[in-house]
Amino acid sequence: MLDSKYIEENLETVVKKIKDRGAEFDTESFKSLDQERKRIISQVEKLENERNVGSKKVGELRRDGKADEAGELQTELKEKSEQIKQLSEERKKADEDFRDFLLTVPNIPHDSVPVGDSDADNVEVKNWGKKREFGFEPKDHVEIGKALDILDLDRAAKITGARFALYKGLGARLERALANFMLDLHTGEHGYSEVLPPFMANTASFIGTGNLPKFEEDLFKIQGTDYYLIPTAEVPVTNIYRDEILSEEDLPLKYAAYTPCFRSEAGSYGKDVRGIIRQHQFNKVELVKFAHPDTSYEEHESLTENAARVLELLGLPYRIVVLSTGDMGFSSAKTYDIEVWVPAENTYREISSCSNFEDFQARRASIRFRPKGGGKVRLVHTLNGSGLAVGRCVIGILENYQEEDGSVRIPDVLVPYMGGVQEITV
RNA sequence: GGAGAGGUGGCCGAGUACGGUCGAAGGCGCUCGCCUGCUAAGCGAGUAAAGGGCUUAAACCCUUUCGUGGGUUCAAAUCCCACCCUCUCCGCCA
Repeated sequence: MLDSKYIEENLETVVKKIKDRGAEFDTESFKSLDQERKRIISQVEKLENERNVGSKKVGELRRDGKADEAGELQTELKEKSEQIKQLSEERKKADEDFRDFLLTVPNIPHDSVPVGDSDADNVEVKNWGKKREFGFEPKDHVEIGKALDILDLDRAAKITGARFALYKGLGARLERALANFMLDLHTGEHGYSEVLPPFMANTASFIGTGNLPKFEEDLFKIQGTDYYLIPTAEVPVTNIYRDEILSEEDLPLKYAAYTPCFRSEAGSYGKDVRGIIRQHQFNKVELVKFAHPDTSYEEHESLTENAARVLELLGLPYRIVVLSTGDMGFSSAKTYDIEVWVPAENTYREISSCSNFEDFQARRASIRFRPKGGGKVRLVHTLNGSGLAVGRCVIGILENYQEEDGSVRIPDVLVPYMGGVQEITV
């Protein structure tokens, strides 16, 4: 959520920046909702003040034994109270309308973000690793997984439905090994604290991160409750500090969480239907930071590096792109996507999305800190990124490390996590 | 699921029997000053947030907020109702 005062004072910038994102900022609605709200507020508050002054007087009169006068005044105030009650309803409505409006306005892109319409305008900022020259036609992860009997999508479909996976044997082990490896790396070398949050969160939490009210169709809701399955650990972890005031010296706070993620993938019918690229349920290690506003962009760079480090240690070629204004997520001010090389598709595939939300989420979730020398509390900046999506890492390993005989070599760093297994063979 | 206790400021914690003088004692923490060879201790002062008005800005004024939402009342932290959460005991359970 943007600061309404900031919008008011920088209307032109806001309109332009939102337009860069391919959305539209409705200036007229903003102005009329804001004015209507302010008009009612001053009206109500004037009446409330009169009532409060009067009530105090009643108390004094009664104490002085002037019951008659007090009674008269009470009758008068009763009427005023009725008015207040009515106007308060209007005020509530006006406040809600205004907030609802603000909640649907996306974040403003950072100045360093390339302006563009779509992913075609994203800009590559880094390219790492050497793509392997296969002396044979590389198979895709579905074929490899099936041949090695480590991935069974048909039976997963029987158990649940499309877009679910059943990992078996060393496949299941590989998933677990990757998760453990990533967590150890981020907690041991990158300074993140491990957390294991709930896999469901309530409406307030989802509003805090910006997933609600706009994107409910992307979520799985638990019937009969106020809970949704999390589509990413970003939701529960960012909300750890919702409605709290932190100390400046505690910043930045860095968390790593390994959780399953659940996404309805509404609107992606027919897209990425093959394999485990796009699933209703997948596992992910998520990195989340609560940063000081002055240093959040440095934290953004280091978070992205921390995530990319996983791929470097795994020896998987990747590139990093800055998302253009037209391709960014709703809450983000700047996003880097890390994309892993997928040989069978002869393309790069997103494996991590690292964003700085600045104070957009913090304002919604009311996450603040108290400056060291005293003074007004300020909103923190929140950041997060996958570090990494485990299932897509499996794809990367299976496809990049496959041999002509159908076996798959295990990257050295994972071997200890695989109980010494160095390759998966038929 | 059953019975009971409780949710108050950055934190701890009084206040709720008799509604008004309670944005709320006291303590801790923090900030500033004094004091001390340094540190600690001590002394003094200050220290909630959000919104609105006014303003270049600040000061200032007003409103709201004592788990959440309703209700009673001229007036609610305090009375009534519903819900949420925490703790203790019982039952059930991985």
